[in-house]
Amino acid sequence: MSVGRRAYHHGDLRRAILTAALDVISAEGPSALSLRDLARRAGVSHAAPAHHFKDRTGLLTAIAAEGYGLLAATLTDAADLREAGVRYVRFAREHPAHFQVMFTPELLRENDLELTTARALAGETLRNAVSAVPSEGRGTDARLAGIAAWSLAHGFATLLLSHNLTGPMGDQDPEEVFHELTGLLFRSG
Amino acid sequence: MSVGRRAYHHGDLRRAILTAALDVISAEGPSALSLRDLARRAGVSHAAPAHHFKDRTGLLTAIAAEGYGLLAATLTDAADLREAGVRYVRFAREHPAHFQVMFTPELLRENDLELTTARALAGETLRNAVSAVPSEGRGTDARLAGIAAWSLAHGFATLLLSHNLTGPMGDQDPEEVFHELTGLLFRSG
DNA sequence: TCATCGAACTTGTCAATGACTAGATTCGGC
DNA sequence: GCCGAATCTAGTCATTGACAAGTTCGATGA
Repeated sequence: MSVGRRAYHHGDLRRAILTAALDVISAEGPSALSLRDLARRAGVSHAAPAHHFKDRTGLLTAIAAEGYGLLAATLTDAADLREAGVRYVRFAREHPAHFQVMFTPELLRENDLELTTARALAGETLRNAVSAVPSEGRGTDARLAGIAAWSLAHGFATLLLSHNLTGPMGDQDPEEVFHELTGLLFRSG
Repeated sequence: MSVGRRAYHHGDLRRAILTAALDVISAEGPSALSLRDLARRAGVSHAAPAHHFKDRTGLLTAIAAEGYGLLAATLTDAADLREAGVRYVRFAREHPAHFQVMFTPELLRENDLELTTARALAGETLRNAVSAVPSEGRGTDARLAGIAAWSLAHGFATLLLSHNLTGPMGDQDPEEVFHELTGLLFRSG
């Protein structure tokens, strides 16, 4: 199966479709996604993507599952909750398409096995990070601190991706700004 | 022009379409929105909505503009940044469709006049709230506190709407939980 | 009263899309 | 070199968004 052009078998059509889909989503959002357009980009027939992903929802579900896998890998062995937050924001910036799809449930097949397992894994790494609350003398509720940290990181990432922080932040490095934010949340006072 | 059924003129088709659209978006997200479906629900021809909103993007832009107007009204004369945050979360829960569309820029006509003016107004009320940082002795950067508060509120609201907090929160009242979160961010320590 | 003009709505049409079916080609194991 | 299964193609149908042209209504003014 030479990789040369115009083979009947693409070689790695699944990956090619996924990559093209991520490009489109990053640039124009999930609503601009068209299976036929992706097929054209990959140089295959209009029904070829369906073989790998079943339908549009299947493609988006695969993207979300992949995203949760990537997020879990990103979050493993983060030193503490604060660093986990920084990594969370970095993940959103480096994988904006995954991030956006992961948190748009109405686009996904929620009972998909790959999705649920990947999400469960990511949730576990997230919980591990929460259990390692940064040093602060007082007994803050760990559960509450976890929700706070997740909300702060998720909100910051979301506002960043929707271009709502370019005004107030100017040209500062987002990760640096976010690190300062965690300082407000986790100060030892 | 009696309101009786089957008049040639609907009476308030624009509002009817908007309301139906908000229903659909709340239940199935913006991607499930179909102009023809909205027309059917309103009992008018398939091209009637276009007369009021030009196209799908126009409808969504109108929803976003209305959302910014509602948000501005919600945020005016909030006592301090903390209360503004609580109101922000409440707005997201009471107007989930507006909220979702407002922060999905790729669905909107960004240069639309109504949208930009409504957004500017909401931004101003938001800035007013930020300038009223709750009492905390130390000189925290107001700009940073504003970003933190917005991120926290926006993240909490987003995770809430995407059903990602039902696990950790149980059946607690979301607003109460969020109020506790602001306590972590704005403590006087 | 009535002509008129614009707004609101309808009807018809076209290209594009998602989903489905049946069939062709190729790969890998034996 | 044979065969089953995976991969991809080709064709079709219902639905949709967008557009064009025509119809109905109602408010305004003479």
